[in-house]
Amino acid sequence: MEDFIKVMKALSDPARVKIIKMLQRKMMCVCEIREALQISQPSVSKHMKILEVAGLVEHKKNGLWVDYYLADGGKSPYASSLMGNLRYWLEDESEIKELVKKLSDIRREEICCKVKE
Amino acid sequence: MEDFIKVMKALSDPARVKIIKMLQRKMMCVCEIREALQISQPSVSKHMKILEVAGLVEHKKNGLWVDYYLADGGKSPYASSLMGNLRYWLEDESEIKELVKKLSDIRREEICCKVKE
DNA sequence: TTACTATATTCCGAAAAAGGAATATATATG
DNA sequence: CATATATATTCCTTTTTCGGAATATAGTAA
Repeated sequence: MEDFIKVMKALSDPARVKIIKMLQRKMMCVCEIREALQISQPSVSKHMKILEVAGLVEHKKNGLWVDYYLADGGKSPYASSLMGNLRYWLEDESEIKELVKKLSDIRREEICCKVKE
Repeated sequence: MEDFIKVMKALSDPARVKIIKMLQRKMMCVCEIREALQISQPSVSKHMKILEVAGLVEHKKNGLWVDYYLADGGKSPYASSLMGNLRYWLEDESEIKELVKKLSDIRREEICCKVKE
């Protein structure tokens, strides 16, 4: 029950759903997600933790960056099933389509190293 | 997106998930649900409203009683899909099994009219 | 009509969630 | 070593959610 609730709660927030929809396109680091959603870095980190604990995403360290990507689903059958549905759910939402459109313009090399101006 | 979030939020609460699992067995009125979960009547009514707005349950008036039952799913594809999965998800949870076991002993005629003692 | 009962709604207070600023941590580089 | 940067964590405030008591509403019966 607890695992199920965790997955539902993780997917109860628009920002987290958007993150999932972006990760369906490509692996992303925190600063790329931050740029795409226009929210603070700590907020992104916290969202990623919630998604990871629920079994929806995983991460791999890559130098200073932390790459997040969709989990393979072995961890939670609930997560796995929802992730399957989410591959086509919400694809037609204009909000999502515009977000995805922005994705190709976001490259970490052009964003992260400029944070300090 | 909003409809999707509504379904996820509706299923993010243990009490509401339990209600769904009970309604898989039989149609229930508010006082029966109240008795099964041991929570207040207003709390049940509020949970039912959240479930109904999300497209997960429907209701029909039956005298003084209001019977709640699982929605057919035509209202929300998200609700419909989740409800399909929930027919077998959580079936093995001891918490759910015990709740279901209590169900056969709960009959509205024996409960509702005794509220006032 | 009045009285009764099942349910819904309102109105709180408590608990949880969300967001950002500040801070800590980890890794890379000189 | 010191410095810089990407991310995580802590702390605090605001917002949302949850629960129940009190109240309102709707249907039944006399």
